[in-house]
Amino acid sequence: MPQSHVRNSRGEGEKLRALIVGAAVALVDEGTEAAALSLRAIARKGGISAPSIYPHFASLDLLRAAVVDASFIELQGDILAAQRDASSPSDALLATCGAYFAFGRSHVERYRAMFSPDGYGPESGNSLEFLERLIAGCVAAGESTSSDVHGDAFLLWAAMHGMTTIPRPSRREDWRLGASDRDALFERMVRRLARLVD
Amino acid sequence: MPQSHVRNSRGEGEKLRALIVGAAVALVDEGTEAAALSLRAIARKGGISAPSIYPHFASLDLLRAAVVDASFIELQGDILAAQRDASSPSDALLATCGAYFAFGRSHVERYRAMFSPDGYGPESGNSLEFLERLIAGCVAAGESTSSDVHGDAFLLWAAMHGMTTIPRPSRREDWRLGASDRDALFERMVRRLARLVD
DNA sequence: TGTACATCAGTGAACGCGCGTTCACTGATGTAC
DNA sequence: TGTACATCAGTGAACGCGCGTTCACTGATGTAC
Repeated sequence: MPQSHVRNSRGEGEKLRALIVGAAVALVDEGTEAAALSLRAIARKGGISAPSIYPHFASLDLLRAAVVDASFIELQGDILAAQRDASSPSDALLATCGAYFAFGRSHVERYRAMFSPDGYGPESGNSLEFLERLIAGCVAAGESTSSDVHGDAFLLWAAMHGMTTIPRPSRREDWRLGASDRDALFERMVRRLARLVD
Repeated sequence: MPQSHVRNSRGEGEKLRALIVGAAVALVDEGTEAAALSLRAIARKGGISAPSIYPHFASLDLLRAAVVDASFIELQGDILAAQRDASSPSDALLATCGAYFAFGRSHVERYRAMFSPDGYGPESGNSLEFLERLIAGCVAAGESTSSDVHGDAFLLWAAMHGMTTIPRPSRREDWRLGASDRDALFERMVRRLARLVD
């Protein structure tokens, strides 16, 4: 949407808010660092004028926060969808972690914005408790031998975060792991840190 | 060094190069994101004029690269120092990982710059082979049961990266892990992913 | 031993740019009488 | 049913700022004669 914008009807001014967030999300997904987002670039992307953002977001930071919030909601949706088909507690854990990993890998800059010290969303504390409950479920079902669910949940989250954000080691040919290798390694890591049996 | 700079003597112009890199490193260690570094801010920090940077760095990107290079050298020094006292292969591995973690935790923004997709230093491929050799040493000494040293080295590196960069989950009181907890968890993670015995 | 000169190590002023933000405005549309 | 008016949904021009970069310069110092 590079050019000009058809004015919304009376009472539909809130639609512009969604358009603005969408334009910002699109910019970040195209590679713009969240810290480098500018009002003017977002306005250009959305086909609107820069000042028209102000009625909806009093500052650029609030707009950035809206991008992060929308992304947490999207991630949560992905995770819930992935869990639907799970047939056991360990299946549910693996599906959750896989969805988390896939989200981060397909939305690199947005993921970074969500989990950077600045753009920290309200959901991330919950994510940890979420993981903890999943591992506890595995333990209860005899599918995990974890003796410190609390600590292991943190370990698992931190390790997933690393796997998600680490750039591929591109310098040496033999370290070019294919996407499937990476997925297999990721599952191995989850199993080992959550102490899944098998 | 906020104010003006005493001119170097003839033949000592190269000293300014070190001063510039030092000023840039100081800014990043004070919290400036590497992407947000500016020539003028670096010049102010170094007490010099902005144009005087050009004879030493043709562009801001080359200066950023110099910051990353200097940081990799510093990290390597820390790691070598930590390894000196190691009395066994697994000790060496733990010391190496501990030094890596400590460096990243004390120089948050610099670590991010070193391992972000952009500011990728020449040493990071080596780091991986380095880890691989350490784990292989543990296997040879019967201190690790790893059956895929290559993959486990990657897992370990990725997980360490996550542990190093993840913001603390500050929202819920019960997730406020103290520094010592975090160190203990970190060692647990290394032991588990490198399949150390004991 | 003097002195003219080249070179070195920088500086200060100025340029054009994109930015956040403010301000006065425009034109369509629903509403009161 | 008409019409004046308030409100809504934005726009365009302008401001001051910090930035990267260029340019002509300055003043100290080593060197050739």
